[in-house]
Amino acid sequence: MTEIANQSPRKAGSRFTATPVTSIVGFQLRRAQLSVFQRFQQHFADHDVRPAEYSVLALIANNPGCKQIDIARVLGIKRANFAALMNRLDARGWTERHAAEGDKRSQALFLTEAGEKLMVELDALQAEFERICVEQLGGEAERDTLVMLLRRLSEL
Amino acid sequence: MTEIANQSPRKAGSRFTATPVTSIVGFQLRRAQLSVFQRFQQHFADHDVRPAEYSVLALIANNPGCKQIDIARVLGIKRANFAALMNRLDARGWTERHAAEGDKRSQALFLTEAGEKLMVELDALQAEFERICVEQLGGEAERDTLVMLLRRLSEL
DNA sequence: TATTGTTATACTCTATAACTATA
DNA sequence: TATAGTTATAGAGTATAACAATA
Repeated sequence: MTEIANQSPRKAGSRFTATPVTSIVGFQLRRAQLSVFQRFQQHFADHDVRPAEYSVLALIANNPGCKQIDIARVLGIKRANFAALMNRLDARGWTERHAAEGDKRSQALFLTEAGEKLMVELDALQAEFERICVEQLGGEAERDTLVMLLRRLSEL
Repeated sequence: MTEIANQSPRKAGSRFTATPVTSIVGFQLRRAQLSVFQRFQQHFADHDVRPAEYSVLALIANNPGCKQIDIARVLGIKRANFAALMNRLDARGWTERHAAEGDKRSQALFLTEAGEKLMVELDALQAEFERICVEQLGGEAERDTLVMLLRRLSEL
């Protein structure tokens, strides 16, 4: 039986078989995620913005005045860790926390003017990065298929 | 224009839009990876074996006598961190490091008898876990499609 | 000189507990 | 009593530098 070519084909003279691991869905999932996130970081290196930070900024931009807990829940970040993340965004002058109107326990999140300006650049970078990913996948149809399959895996 | 239903449909009365983030490939990739790895850990909870540890054990089982650097490279783990991982496998009595024949710098890795017995169970658990993932994806064809697309993203 | 394995170390991400102030 | 935010802390995972032994 002929061995199917894959990421680690058994070359003549090679005595190491990685196939039992490289054929596992979870393994490929992790490799792809690492690869995409690493390239995201490179793509956003000039602004030193990480994936989670961009997500938070984008959610504030689209939901000005929203509460920390709203964003934390969507992104799967714990309240406790989200506070530190927001501190860094505040410290760089991109976001502000104001006292919320109705519920004095929660903070209303907003972008500063600097934050708004930054987001014009970041959104352009993100659009470009997404284009690169779609290109790598082979087209829009492949992207849609991938996202559909990933969502099936995310559902508990 | 009607908003397409997605993971966070805009409900009547809801004022939070997650769509700008949830439509990003990298975001779905991360969510799916976290979901699959969390369920892997639950699935292997009785043996307290993590994904990386199972991968290492499976590679040793399929390549008895291989070097640490071989496995570390395939899994994308640094030499420095791989040493600690092997220490834990050794400490649990599942693996052994012997002096390699040709090259005295490297260690030849083997499963112990206990390790061999363990792998019978772990391989069964892994086969079952993979079946669950395939079922979740909708079938073998969908799994193959997913793996193909993930490999495209992993290629530099 | 280069490579294998190791230790030490630091940084990020994640998880829990405990506190405060509000509801 | 429950929730929003915060702090402190601990555990993983990952990164680099430096070293010993060997090639």
